[in-house]
Amino acid sequence: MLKLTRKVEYALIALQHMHGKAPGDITKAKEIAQQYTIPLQLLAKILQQLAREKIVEPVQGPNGGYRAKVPLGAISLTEFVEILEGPMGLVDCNIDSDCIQLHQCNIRLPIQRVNNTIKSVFDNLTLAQITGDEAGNKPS
Amino acid sequence: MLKLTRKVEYALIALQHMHGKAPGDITKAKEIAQQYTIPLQLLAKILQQLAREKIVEPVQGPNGGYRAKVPLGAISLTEFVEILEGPMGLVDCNIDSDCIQLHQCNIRLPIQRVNNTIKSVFDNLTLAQITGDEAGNKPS
DNA sequence: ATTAATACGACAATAATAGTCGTATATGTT
DNA sequence: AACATATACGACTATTATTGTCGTATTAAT
Repeated sequence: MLKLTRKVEYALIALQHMHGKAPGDITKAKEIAQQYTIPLQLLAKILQQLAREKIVEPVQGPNGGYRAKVPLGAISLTEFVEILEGPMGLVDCNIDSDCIQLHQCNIRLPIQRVNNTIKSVFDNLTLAQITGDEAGNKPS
Repeated sequence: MLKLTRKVEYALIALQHMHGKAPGDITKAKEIAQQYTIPLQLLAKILQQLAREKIVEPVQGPNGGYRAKVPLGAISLTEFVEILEGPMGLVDCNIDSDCIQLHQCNIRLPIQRVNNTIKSVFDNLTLAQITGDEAGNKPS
């Protein structure tokens, strides 16, 4: 419960890896898949999705791969998660709101408040803070 | 993703309902199930679990049901969720930590920090703030 | 006795997540 | 031109987590 999906994890690992290189450098999906033991096909599809979203730039053909494109400080964790997984919410009625209960529901508003708190944590976190190398990101 | 389970939702609805009554009053599972359109058997099992955890007191036989027991201000959302769903963490290595990656993982510590932030939101929220009737919990 | 409630293990159904396969397309190298 | 190696992507399968059901036992008021 309340877990990140592997899709998001893999995407973060990939971005972190790519941004560890010199700007403009190309990274192959295979390289990441091997280094972090991620199924290649799955990772490939994730990178393709990031490419469609212009977060990464694809380069085809041999010597191809992906190039970091958007500065990670420009993407919030909320945006990122929602790009990969769709709208985020602790509860369905935070998203679509066709629920049998709704009018008789006695926890809707309080949960909505909790949801907003969580969401603002994610809103205020940039990917740079997760994949970047600021304080705290040292080996234990 | 990042959703509460129905189990948790149903449990919160039930507690909120029970705590809306006079102290000592008994509530039947059936009553809650009907009012909020929750499958009776499922709700029953959840209430039984809350009874085992001493959050609620069971009363058997006809005219039986459950009686609110623990003051809701005394239970954090973290405790509650973990009672119902087991340990909570954005990522498995926040919980058990047998992961093929681990040593080579490049996002472990940063994710752990995010996890701690979320967790502290839940730690600092009591059920009273969710099921109780303080500010904000009015019909929209 | 009967009835209406909880207790609970085992099972079944559904849905979400994770992963695979096949095939097409692009492009550098020979 | 042929080949090798990369991305692109839809369709499929497998696995796991969640949600819900069933059957049966127990308790206790009437």
